[in-house]
Amino acid sequence: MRLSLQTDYALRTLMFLGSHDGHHSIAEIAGKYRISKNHLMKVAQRLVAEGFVSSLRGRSGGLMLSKPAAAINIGHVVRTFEDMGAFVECFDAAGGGCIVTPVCGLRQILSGSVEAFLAHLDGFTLADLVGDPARFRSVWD
Amino acid sequence: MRLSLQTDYALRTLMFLGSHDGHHSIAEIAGKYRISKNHLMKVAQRLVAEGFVSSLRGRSGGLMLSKPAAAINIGHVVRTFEDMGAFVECFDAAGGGCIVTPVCGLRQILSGSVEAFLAHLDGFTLADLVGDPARFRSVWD
DNA sequence: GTATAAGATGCATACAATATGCATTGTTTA
DNA sequence: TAAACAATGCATATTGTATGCATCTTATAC
Repeated sequence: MRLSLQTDYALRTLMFLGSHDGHHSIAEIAGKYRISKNHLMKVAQRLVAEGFVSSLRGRSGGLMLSKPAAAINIGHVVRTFEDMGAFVECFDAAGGGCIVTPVCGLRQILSGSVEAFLAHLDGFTLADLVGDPARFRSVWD
Repeated sequence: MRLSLQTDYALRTLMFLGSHDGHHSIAEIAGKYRISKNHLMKVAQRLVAEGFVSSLRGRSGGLMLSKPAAAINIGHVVRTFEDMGAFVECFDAAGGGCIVTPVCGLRQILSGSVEAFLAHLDGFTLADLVGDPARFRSVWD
């Protein structure tokens, strides 16, 4: 069981933007974390589509948070990037192909577990991840 | 984020054994769920190694639970089959390669979430998954 | 007004984890 | 002693994810 790299990169991007004012290009952020720029571009687009981040095209463009860090909920971010509806076969709307689905208690119990996982994340915002912005930025000095 | 098929198969095997007395071969269980016998063999070996199930070789051999269903904890099974230590890069003992790890609140928060996930499962046993054994068995009638 | 720096998008490829298959060996009992 | 089973190791297929590349659109600096 793993968090996808996309979710990881999304959170890293938000933390970068949460600790740096103004616009910052995808290339810059990818360079700072030494991760793939191409991959980060797609993550950035989802962040924009979901309203976490706003982007500016053109020279001197880039990304910035579209709302305060304290208003970005971590549970919301993870729900956006992780497909929890496919956590196990029987979560599928059609019930999947497992023959015992109708009599099996697993679906409900796992569903409760996934909810507990997300509910915990719902208790935190981007501001909690970043802490003091100056201190966060300092790792690049 | 997905539960691995191995964990899924492990739980299905335990539920089958929890609702059927005596020994049952891997081939029979694989047939009942219409899943790969080869795959199930490896899952079965881990179930045996971990002490959930005992196996008997030879003619009229097979698998059976090594303890009552009510004594098999679901959290324990999931911990055995899922590698939670690799949930995200920074869970790695060495901290992984992410440059912000020392100042980033993510590790602790995700760690709490994973704990919440498992703690919920710790509240259930195989007996909860199976319910009434006769009813559970009935899907194959 | 044109060159440049940026994001947006779609397609192709590489990689790794997982799942599956196959062949062989060891073990028990009918 | 042959058949039915588990144990083990190795090979292959499949899939999801990650990565790369090419092209298009947009904005701004000069």
